Amino acid sequence: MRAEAPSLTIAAVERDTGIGKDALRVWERRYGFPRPLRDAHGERVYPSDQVETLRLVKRLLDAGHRPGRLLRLSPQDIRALADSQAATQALAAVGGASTAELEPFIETILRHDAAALRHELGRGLARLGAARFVTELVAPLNVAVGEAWISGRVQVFEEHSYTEEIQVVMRQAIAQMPEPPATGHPRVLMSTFPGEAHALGLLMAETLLRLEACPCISLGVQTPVLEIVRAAQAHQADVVAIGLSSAMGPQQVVDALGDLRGLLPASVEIWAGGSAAVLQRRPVAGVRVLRSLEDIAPTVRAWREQRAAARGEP
Amino acid sequence: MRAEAPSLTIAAVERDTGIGKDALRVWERRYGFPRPLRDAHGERVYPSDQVETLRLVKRLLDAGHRPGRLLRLSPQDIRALADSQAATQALAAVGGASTAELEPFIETILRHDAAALRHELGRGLARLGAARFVTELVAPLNVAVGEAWISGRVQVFEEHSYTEEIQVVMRQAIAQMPEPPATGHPRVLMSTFPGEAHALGLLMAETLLRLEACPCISLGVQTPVLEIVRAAQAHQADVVAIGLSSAMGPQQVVDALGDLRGLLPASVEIWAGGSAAVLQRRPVAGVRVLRSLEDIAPTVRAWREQRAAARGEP
DNA sequence: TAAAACCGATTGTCTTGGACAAAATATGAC
DNA sequence: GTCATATTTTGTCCAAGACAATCGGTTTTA
Repeated sequence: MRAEAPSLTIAAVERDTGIGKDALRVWERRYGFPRPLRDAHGERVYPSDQVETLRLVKRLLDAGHRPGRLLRLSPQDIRALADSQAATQALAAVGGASTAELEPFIETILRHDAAALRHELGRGLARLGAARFVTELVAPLNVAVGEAWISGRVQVFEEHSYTEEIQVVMRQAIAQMPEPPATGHPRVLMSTFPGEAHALGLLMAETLLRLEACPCISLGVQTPVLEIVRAAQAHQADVVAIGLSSAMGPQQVVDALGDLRGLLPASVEIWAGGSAAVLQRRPVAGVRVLRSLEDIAPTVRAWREQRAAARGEP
Repeated sequence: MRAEAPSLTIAAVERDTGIGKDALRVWERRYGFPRPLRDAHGERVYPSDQVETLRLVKRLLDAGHRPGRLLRLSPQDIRALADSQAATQALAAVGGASTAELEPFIETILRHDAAALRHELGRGLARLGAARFVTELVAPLNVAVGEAWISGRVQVFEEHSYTEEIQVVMRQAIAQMPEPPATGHPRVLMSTFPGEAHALGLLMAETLLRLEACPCISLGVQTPVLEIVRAAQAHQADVVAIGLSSAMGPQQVVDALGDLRGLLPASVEIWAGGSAAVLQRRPVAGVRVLRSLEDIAPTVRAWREQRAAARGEP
């Protein structure tokens, strides 16, 4: 039985970390990190500990750090910075469940008892109702799990398993809702852009939209812009909701939203949600940014009032 | 309102088609296609019709065609080849529902009535039972939709929507099953490798495994090999089931499976399923290849017998 | 006749080093 | 403090070359 330390090619590192091949090479040239080994053909071979550090780096970059400073640090210092990062972010937690209330869930995750986690989440859903379940439990829990991952307390596979169970519970909640009425509420088409594989935010948004009695058509993740446009036309959508995260670069997000706005009729609104800090600084004309999940219900109500007013005096 | 023909950068084309930047550049150099325009800075700009053709090319490559021949053809000829491809594949359909029986579902997809599609699928589930629903309806329907996409009858967004509804129905079917017993059946850990985003196959396999009373722990898609190993240990898995498709290159599949086998204890079996034609030609030692969904039940039974025998005379 | 071994053509991905625009930050004026 | 203007930082692109892995067909062997 072999037990060699697993090493990755540059393509594998790109997939595992989300850092592009070009960036990996130019970092090596400029900052001296990462410093991969070379195989017999002179090709880069990344030891797993460097890949681990690169994953942390990616996370810290998303949190606002600069590559120049970060990559000149030693792996230990990066590790330390990640720890302190998690600590300061925990203090900044807003709304919903407190760290103490979330702790039991984290412990269940660490116990690797998927069934128990699903049951506890189901109890939370029954106790809070779908809306508060999403905004006050799932959302803070996502943040808490993300922090626990940064600090090394939760491993990647545990986060995967957690995400899966959350999805099961939320899909069940959605399935139990009555069919939305045919008219009077915006028909919402939902998806993410190519490169954005995060399905959880989409599902949370869908839950809240369905609670507002909106008919939702989800295309799942990673739909090309042109296909979103076609789908909006085919389903006669009033609103196109786009889920974002830091997986896509700022430029890509702005470009894609601009393209979408240009191709969609003006009568179709675009709502963008998720952790896309870019849109705060650089808004895209004709795109409504929903800063948090709590914005969904008021925005739907505003849409209804505006539509009613427009119908009253055309 | 702008209405310019949408054009994509090389990075966007890579994301939308799954063809690497390097391949796009080298195809241009060698075969003269694609032939992107250049923007003011000399950077490639791909018109949307070329991107459309590239999507077809990718699909045809996955079906076994060679780039050299394909890319020297005109876009019209590629289109024609795709049509004939779909026709010949339709004849080769095996088992399960016939083309005629699937036709109503395709028509519902084309009508963009997601609710009706869900209801029809739900009826199919109730009529056939979960096992036959998966093997005799969902699996052939996936093939049929794929063919309809190649021939241009079904669009990408329609395929997305279809996939989403299938998932909803199958997850509901799984949720309704009783909790599996604690012992006597293999504990199965399920996931795909990084780069493999196809979740449908995993869900079909999970349905059938749960019907065989196996406790399943799904990590969702795209789990790094090392994390799969850790998860297998944490959950005391007896079997690790890996979903594959043509999204990953043959070499990557073989490498990843080899690494996984080397890192996992010999007592943990690896079952690989999905459309991975490579493994027929180049088997990986210690990895059981499940050629089709029908293989799942017998394989589980074989595992139980082997385990029982081992316990009888250790 | 069929399987196995060979060989040449094909093909995706890696390499280096240079270039540059967009974003972030620092500097200076008011 | 606020705004406008430099200056650094940083990710992505380009070009051309190299090469190993794969594929298709041919020849040899059982």
